[in-house]
Amino acid sequence: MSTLDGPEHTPVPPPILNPAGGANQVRVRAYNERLVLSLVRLYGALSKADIARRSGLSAQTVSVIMRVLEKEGLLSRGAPVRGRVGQPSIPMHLNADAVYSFGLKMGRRSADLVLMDFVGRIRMQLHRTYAYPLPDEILAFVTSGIQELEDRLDEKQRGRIAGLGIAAPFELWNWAEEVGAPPGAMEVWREVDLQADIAARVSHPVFMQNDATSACGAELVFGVGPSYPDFVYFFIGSFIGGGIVLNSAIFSGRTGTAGAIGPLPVRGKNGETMQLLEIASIFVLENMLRERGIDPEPLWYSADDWVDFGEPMETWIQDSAKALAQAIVAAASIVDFSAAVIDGGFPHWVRSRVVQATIDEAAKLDLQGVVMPEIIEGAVGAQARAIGGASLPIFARYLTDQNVLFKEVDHAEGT
Amino acid sequence: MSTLDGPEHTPVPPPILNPAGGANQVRVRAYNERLVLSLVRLYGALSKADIARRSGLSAQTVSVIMRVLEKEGLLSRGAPVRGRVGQPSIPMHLNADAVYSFGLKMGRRSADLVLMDFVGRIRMQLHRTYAYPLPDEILAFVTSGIQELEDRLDEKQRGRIAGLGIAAPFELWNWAEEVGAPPGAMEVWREVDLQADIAARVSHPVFMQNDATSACGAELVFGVGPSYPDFVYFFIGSFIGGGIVLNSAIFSGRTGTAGAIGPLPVRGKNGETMQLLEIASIFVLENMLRERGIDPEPLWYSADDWVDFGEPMETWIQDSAKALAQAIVAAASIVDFSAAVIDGGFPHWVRSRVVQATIDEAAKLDLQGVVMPEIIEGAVGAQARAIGGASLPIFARYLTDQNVLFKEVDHAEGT
DNA sequence: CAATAAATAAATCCAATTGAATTATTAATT
DNA sequence: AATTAATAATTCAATTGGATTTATTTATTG
Repeated sequence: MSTLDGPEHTPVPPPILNPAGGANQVRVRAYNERLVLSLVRLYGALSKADIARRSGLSAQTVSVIMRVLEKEGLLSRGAPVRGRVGQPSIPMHLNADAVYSFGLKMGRRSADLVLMDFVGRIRMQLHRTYAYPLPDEILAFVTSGIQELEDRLDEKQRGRIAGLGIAAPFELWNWAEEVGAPPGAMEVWREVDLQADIAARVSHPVFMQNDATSACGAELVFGVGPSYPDFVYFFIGSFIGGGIVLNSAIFSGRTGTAGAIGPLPVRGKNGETMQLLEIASIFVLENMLRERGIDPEPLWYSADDWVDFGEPMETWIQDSAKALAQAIVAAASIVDFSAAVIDGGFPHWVRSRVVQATIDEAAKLDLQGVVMPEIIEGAVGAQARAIGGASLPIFARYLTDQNVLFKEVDHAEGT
Repeated sequence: MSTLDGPEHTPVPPPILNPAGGANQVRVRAYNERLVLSLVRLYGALSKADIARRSGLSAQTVSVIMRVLEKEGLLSRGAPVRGRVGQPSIPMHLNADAVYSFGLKMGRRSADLVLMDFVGRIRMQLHRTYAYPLPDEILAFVTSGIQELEDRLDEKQRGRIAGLGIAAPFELWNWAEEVGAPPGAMEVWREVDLQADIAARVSHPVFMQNDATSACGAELVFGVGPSYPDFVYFFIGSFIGGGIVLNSAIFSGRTGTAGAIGPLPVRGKNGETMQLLEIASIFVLENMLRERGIDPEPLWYSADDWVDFGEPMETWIQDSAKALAQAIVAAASIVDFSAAVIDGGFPHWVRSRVVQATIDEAAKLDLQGVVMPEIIEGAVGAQARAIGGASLPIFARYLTDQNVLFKEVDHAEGT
């Protein structure tokens, strides 16, 4: 047998990957415990026998693991389910009060600090608006806010705080003037390592993730995620951002901003090429309102303070929908997403109208050969970014969204 | 503590995912064995101590595993490395002759059958061209071809064949006339299950994957993959197709054709919207040649039979580069790929010119805010699809490209 | 000869499995 | 209504088997 031809072997370049580590018993147990918790979370409540069936583990193994988790207070037993032959099954569910987690959403016009419980419910929250964010003010807001919220907890509850997850935009210094910050005011952010600065002032582990990616993560875990294994996600905040879910896991990419989507080129209403964020962002609506002499401040107080702003809002929704439809077609041409999810920092009724308008606009485009995703509303809502942030510490420690054995548990807290 | 607000919990829809199974010792060993083999493959050669360091497993565990793999003939020992303090280390490398695998590339104008060894070298190959593919002829080509190649192997070698991997286009009935098939001739393919039909005639496990995805997989494993954790891949065959690599793993998506890329809308040279495949496909060049009275047949014999076709080829390269540049920008807006890899069923010098032209065209586009990938040539070449096909059986059985514990080992052979 | 590192041998550890037993139900039969 | 069979959830005890730990051997440099 002789070599006729081979692949053109460029001499193997030094691999940049440090592939995952090997498996051993300790890691296997840790993995199986996370798997059990994740299954319980996904299904709401499951008996030991259910978990055994769904995980492929033996009933005995599941029994042992779940007894430990129950003893640790992470799981609690529900009412026995009767009505079927055999011993009644005891559904186990997550103990909502087993773990708490702080989530900080830092935006260009407002910040939110929330305390979330183990099942994703917001238990307390603080809100602050500003013309533009400055590091010192943000730091003060977080430290005093955490202090304030912790004071409302008892000793035992404080001990159950898993950490703080920050959801913040990257490159705040870009587009600063467009949102009304004085020239140069946002340059300070170039030098700031928000995660490190906060970690130095807070006694909990601190995690950080792009704000739109965080919102996408919240949608994956608490929203439509269980129904769609992959989707492209749009979150319309003061700036539009997005995220990508593949195989039921967030894909954040090399630079941590996969699915940033903002700079995607789309055709504007006069046929000129524009970036998506120049059209489908709330700051655009804000400017439109201001131009027409309407006070835009209510946009930032709370999503529920929005009123129907009439014509300018109508125009903004139509323009945004046109741009979003193009973005969705472009995304669908690259990856065969099953859904395109749209959410934002606005009330439900605005979201509904944006989605419906986008569906209508998409139908007008040339879709030949494109596998179009379902265009749907997000199920989480305006607080998605804070919720996504708050879920970072919980996932890092207790849950797994992928069947991956080692996610380099220690890296998560790093960058 | 009272609930202020929660995520808007739509009642959890029945999850469609059957999350991965739990871990146990048997699976752990299987995983660790694959991990060891994959590390050896990635780095070319590694000592037991190296593997222990890189995998995080204990030296003893690695020692045991690697002795088994050596005994099974999958690994062989290289020359001891001296020059450093301590016992010299013995680099272990894959035994090229330990495993063989057939790869079938079935295209619209030609088919290739290759026998690949364990380190990705083509050891034998057969080639056939046709005006258009028909099931019976393909079946005959595969069965007689496998027979012919196996006859050249001795008994022992025949026993080491891992299987047959098929790389074929999906939906052959589309665009049939454009490539010169008589109307309706390709309709038979709607009813054909090529994988099943071949499996019924061949005594090896049979795997199948989209042809462009396969080429992408070959690039991941044997080409630039080790240097780029994620890239978008274009393979210019009679039709252009593509693939996507994320986190050093092929992402094939819901429909198995993520990164199909062909239907991506681009602006044609007259400003009209066209699909990428209508521009950057070899059949377009073929038609251009025919229109000018040039015999296009050499395009299909072998990549090395191409001659410089002059003006029409020049035009085709320019047009294709323009379209590819647009496609790359669109892809980069969705995912922050580190590279865009271009390869095709043509000789190196054509590839170089296409890539250089694409780089030039990309520079002319509006790239503000887009994280542009490096645009590079594929390192595998014209046989990428067959090589990618042939690697399917090997990966299914011996290797792992992801740190995923269970890939449902038995499903691979199914669909 | 000391130091260092690779490789191996033997003993130990520990999580998952297996098989049997227990418990709590419903369904069928008397 | 009482009894018995069937079914299913759960747990106990013993076993299995792969990874780790500890100690030892081997081969090299300085």
